[in-house]
Amino acid sequence: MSTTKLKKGLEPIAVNTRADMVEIRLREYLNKKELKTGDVLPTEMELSEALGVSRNVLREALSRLRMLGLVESKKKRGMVLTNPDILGSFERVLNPQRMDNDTLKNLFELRLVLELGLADLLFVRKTPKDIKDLEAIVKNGKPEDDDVFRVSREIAFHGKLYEITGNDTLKRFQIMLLPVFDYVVKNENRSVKSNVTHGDLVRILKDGTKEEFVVGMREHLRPHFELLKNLK
Amino acid sequence: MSTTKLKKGLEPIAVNTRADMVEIRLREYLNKKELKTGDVLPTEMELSEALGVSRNVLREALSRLRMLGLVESKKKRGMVLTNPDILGSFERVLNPQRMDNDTLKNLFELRLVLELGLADLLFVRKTPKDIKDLEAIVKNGKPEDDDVFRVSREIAFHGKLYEITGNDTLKRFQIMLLPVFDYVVKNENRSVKSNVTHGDLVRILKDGTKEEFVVGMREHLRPHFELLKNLK
DNA sequence: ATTAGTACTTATGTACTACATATAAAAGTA
DNA sequence: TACTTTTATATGTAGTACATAAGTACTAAT
Repeated sequence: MSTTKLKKGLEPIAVNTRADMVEIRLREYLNKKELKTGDVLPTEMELSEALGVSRNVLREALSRLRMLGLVESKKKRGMVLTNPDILGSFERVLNPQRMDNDTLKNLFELRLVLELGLADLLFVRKTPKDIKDLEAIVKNGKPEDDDVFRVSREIAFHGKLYEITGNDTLKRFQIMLLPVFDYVVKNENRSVKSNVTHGDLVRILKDGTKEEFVVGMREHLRPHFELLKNLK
Repeated sequence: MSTTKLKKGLEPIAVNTRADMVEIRLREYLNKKELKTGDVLPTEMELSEALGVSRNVLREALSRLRMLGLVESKKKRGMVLTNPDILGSFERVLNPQRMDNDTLKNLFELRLVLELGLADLLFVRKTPKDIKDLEAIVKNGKPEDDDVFRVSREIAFHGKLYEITGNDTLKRFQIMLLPVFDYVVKNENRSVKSNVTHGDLVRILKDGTKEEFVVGMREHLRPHFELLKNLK
């Protein structure tokens, strides 16, 4: 009898390499409260000796931390603790082609959730200029636009919304999610049409209320939510 | 005359190390459409020769990709293309102590946006058992609870909300944001009290509408939004 | 013939050495 | 004191050597 069935669900024990362990130890070390941005760390030789590994292994671990932006290293000076760019590593990994369907769906959904949650920030932060910008984006579009144009207008409009929030992290985050969105929407069922256009949303943002905006946005995004159902 | 003034705003040219460049080249290579998960990559020797760098440098770059979960490497077999864990790298970097105030504020805000946007998913996905779970969490709490207890109840309640969405990515994301939230809330002005309790939210979720829920959640989160204003 | 066991091969993992390179810090100079 | 030169040092890169695990092929046994 084959034992394959018994093996199901039994992952092989993850044998961590030294680089993995050193990375963990270093991260723990860097997270110490006493340390602050700009502090100089021990040299590679000192660290590798302290940890009992070759400089080689240590450098592999350091290379990871450098990529994450946790440390920078200057010649002669040594290594310095830095503020990481929290979205940088995210960016490196966000390739829709490499994602399983569940993750893809989850991220798509995440963006919809964000969009619905924006209302409050928008109404607090919007300025007359923002409204004008949005109106310009909307006016540019004509019904006879082809797909490429339609998509770029879509991106411009929603991108501008995130910009209004004044939250750079949020905006960068949504930009990173665009490929995911794009990837999913390609299979979209065009027959499902929303009754709320970008123009309608701008009007609500200008003269309406938060509550109306949420309802409008929900309706505007309905085709996407429909798409989500089909993905399940 | 000193030249420091002239140098202001002139960042030093980022001299990328070979490991940096190899990392980029490898990522480009891995993102090729033809490649699919499970494909075996060339050996380290082949890659280092093809790129014209030492195996050492190549391994530093590979070490980064391994950390990101883009590749795995097995002895003898070689390296294999894998599906990255998109949030894994995020986790490594999310230490509130190392964030500048703006980022901190942005992430705090991001979570509030998420929370407000949850309503739709919640009303689509909620089950009677979910409601019961929430009620249990609420019932456990007593007004005389100390801070630690209050916080853990807070986490349990909002965590459960994310769980109801059935979106694992979303849930993990919010868990990762907890330290940020915690860090910021410590300075919170307790005098600002919300009129909507967890209990109220559960009741709305059970018998109310999406719209009511959003309004309720907004009021529930009001102390946090107030806090945000003070941070600016 | 299938299975079990063995030796062999190979790609990754780790260590060590050597030298290039940039640069902070010290020493020297006007 | 201000400027230049030298020196020392930490990182960056290359190369060699060997350990270790794991496919592969071959052999022996039931």
